[in-house]
Amino acid sequence: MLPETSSEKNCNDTISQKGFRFTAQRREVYDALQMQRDHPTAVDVFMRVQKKLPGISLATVYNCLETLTECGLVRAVNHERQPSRYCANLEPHAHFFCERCGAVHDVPGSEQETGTAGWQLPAGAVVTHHEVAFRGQCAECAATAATISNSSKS
Amino acid sequence: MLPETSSEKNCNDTISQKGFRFTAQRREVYDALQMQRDHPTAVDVFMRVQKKLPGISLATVYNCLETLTECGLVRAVNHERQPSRYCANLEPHAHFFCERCGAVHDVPGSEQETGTAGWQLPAGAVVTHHEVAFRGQCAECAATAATISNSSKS
DNA sequence: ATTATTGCAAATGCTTTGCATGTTG
DNA sequence: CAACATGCAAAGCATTTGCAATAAT
Repeated sequence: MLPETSSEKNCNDTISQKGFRFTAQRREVYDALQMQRDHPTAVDVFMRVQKKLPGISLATVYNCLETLTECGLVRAVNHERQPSRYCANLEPHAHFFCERCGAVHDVPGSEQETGTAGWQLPAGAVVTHHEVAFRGQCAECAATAATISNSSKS
Repeated sequence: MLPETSSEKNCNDTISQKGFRFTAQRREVYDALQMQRDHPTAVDVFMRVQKKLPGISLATVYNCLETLTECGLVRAVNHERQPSRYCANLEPHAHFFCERCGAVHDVPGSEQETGTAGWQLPAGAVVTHHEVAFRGQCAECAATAATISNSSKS
């Protein structure tokens, strides 16, 4: 049994357990996220899935993404009112957002587990989720910015 | 010189430095955020400012909020595609979002300064911002939920 | 057969924008 | 007076929804 097949088997089971069906559209949406882990937007996913299912609609992609998120197979990643990005990495991790090119990168971290330690949370609050985001410039964009800044200095 | 006046003086200076004018609308929007620090939405601010400036428009409130944010006098706080909330607390802090009642609370934390330590950020990335968010139920909502859960058990 | 899902188009909700009018320095 | 800000209405954009047609159990 190939890894891809076992991943889909697992996916099918999870979806079925919630009373949903593992349709072709949902499979392709899920596969697109599994295959290219660059945190695509719904429109990105739509364009990628169209290659396999030319008839799929954007609304269906949105619906599939919501279903997969509800099943816990996928995470929606939001940043500053920009279009939601989607992520098939279920390991706890933070995100880095490049403010120049818009790229989103996973940020693994040991402190993720530290959870609420060190934070003065409101008394009696029950925390169920914890999100950490970094913003700045990715290596490529920082390099470009430095080049521009140097050339303007000369 | 009263604290409120000095705060407004400082605000005026900051806005002027950026080439903007400290108009009545901007003052009232800023004051609304200073006075009631419950992280109101733009519409909340609109309704509060209307009491002082009945003629103000929602678009102007949005514009004022953007200007104040750009001047660094106010922070926009976003969570999961919900309407932006605004915050006049400039101290570094995280936010707690109640998923039941929608309340947003400031979360001071010593770890804020720890910054990127412990995180495996992409090589070469330059981090300029760091945001931490907690989601869950506030004390009131957690209590309500417990009551409901208890009553249904009996 | 029954129930879920799709695809389309229209609607929604938050936010932004164009432009004429009004205000400020 | 010249530049900026306001108020209004209209547009924009991401996302959701209603509904008839289709597909899966």
